[in-house]
Amino acid sequence: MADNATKSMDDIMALCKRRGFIFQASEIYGGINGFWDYGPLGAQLKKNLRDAWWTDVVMLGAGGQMGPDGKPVEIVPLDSCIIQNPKVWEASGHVGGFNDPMVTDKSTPDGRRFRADHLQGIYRYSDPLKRTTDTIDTAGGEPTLKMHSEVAIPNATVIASGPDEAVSLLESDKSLQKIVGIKSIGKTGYSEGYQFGVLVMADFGKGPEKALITTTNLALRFYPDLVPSPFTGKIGGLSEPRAFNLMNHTFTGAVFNEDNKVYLRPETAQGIFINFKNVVDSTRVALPFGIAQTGKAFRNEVTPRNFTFRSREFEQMEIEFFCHPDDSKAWYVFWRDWRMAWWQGIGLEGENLILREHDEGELAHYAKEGAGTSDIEYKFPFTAPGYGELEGIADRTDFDLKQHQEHSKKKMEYHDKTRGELAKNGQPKGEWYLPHVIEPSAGLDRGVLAILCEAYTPDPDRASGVYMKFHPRISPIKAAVFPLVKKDGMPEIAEPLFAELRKRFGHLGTIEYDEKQSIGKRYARMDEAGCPFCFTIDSETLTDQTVTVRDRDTLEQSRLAIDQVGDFLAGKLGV
RNA sequence: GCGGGCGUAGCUCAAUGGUAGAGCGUCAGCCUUCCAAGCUGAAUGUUGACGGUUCGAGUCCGUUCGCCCGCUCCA
Repeated sequence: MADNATKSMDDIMALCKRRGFIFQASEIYGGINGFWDYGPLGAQLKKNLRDAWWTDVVMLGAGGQMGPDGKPVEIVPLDSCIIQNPKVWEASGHVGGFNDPMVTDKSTPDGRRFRADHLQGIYRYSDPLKRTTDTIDTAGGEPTLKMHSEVAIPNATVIASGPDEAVSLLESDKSLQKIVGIKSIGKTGYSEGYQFGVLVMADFGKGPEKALITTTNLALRFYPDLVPSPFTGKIGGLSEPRAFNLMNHTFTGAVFNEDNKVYLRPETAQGIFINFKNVVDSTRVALPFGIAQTGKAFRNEVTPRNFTFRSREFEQMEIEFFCHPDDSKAWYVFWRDWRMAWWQGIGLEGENLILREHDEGELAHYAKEGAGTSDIEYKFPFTAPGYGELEGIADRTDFDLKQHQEHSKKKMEYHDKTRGELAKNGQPKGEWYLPHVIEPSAGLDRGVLAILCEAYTPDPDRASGVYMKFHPRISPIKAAVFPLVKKDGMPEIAEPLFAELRKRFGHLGTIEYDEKQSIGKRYARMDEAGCPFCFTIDSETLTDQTVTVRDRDTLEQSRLAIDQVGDFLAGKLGV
């Protein structure tokens, strides 16, 4: 397996366009940032990957293996709408959470930006710099003015998701200490009742002194020009926090007004949660079970980048697996390990794929402390030597069902008839509870991109200079049939073979037929398209009814009876 | 949004302010007996768009659109 760090993303993108895998959306109008169209080969490749997921996840139930409870895994499908009632996104936290206010730092040469709520301030006790201001309290609904609140201005700042992370960053990074202007730092053993901050002993140059590390929300909001930059330490470069709406919206109905504003879903997951009761009531499913769906989702990414990796329109393949809270750990481990094995099984078996358990501190808003979260990550050429996420497996606990229960006022609890005290007749009385959810959430476009990158194999020894080493199950073209030359009765034998293969395997992918130009040129084209097998009718076929099988990866040629070609291909495709 | 780079044929690139070209690819015909062979021919451009300077603009100036890279992000 070639190291992806040596592969050129530009070359891969060029091949994708040249061979019809992926095109820039709206290309004839100059394109549109963050949107990509799939060409003939790409669309088939994407469908094959989606179908493989659907077959293995839904129809076979986690590939047909037993779950941690020793029973077959039950998954039912769903297809929910892209547009839902806007209240769905209020309940899920997306309307709030996806409007992250950002701050631009003009003291950096490139005008760096960061999330306002990720700026941690370091406040010296000996040197309190406070400004009096009026703040607006909107907590009670009607805005009320709170007079003369004091806003503390931090002496230094650092970017971290919380005070604890800020401390560990500062402890370990000497260059960061220099920017911030601290010679040493260490946590103190006591808290003095600060809930949202961490007390430290920090040396600003006059020996260790007491300081507090906490968020800078108010200071940034009212006095951004007094807050030191986390990148340069300079004062005066920070902008006010500004909201960037990461959800796309449109309007339903004939009138375009605020009342008719609706959102394009930023994830498919919520469509599953809001249909949880419907599925339970209409389908004879019992916990533990999962609901799965694939579909488009939309995010107004600030800067789409890296080909299709971060797009504004993308497709997800998500499972929400519901189980009893006591069983969530076991199911989390089960899904995490099986999903990793699945990606390996469709062609990402090399070292470019890793399973990474999240550190504490980078948990998503829905994931609880201590609950499992991990990523299946792929080393893309543009992330190498780092990795980019393909799929996230998260224990979402009962967060989502609870949110929807609160916002919708509809009971989301599940009645588990296998639990509870025993009644007089010896049967359990049943137990009501909110299930916990394990979510394996994969990016289909990212999967396609990873497969493209993995398959891309430069080979200076062959005519095309490169070939696409797709797993036969995923490959958009399954086989090609060639008459060696367009005469001597070879086309007359090749055409029926082509028809036979197409009838038998056409539902899985393309079967090619080509009799034009030299055989070498046809092989070279199939290499770039990633066709795993070529069957060539030659002069020997005329006498002994065997054909040449040309293997894409090994370039080996072997002979096979023409009436065995179908079974040979079936074996290779695993069908 | 800020900063930087770039827009000529499907691709890679030429063209001193003076008739828009080449190679590759694609297609057709001939030929070809296993890895982009050869021969003959064909199609393909409002030089991203709009405006200005000029006798004349792919080239100079302005505006605009789009793409790429960095910051941000996490399917």
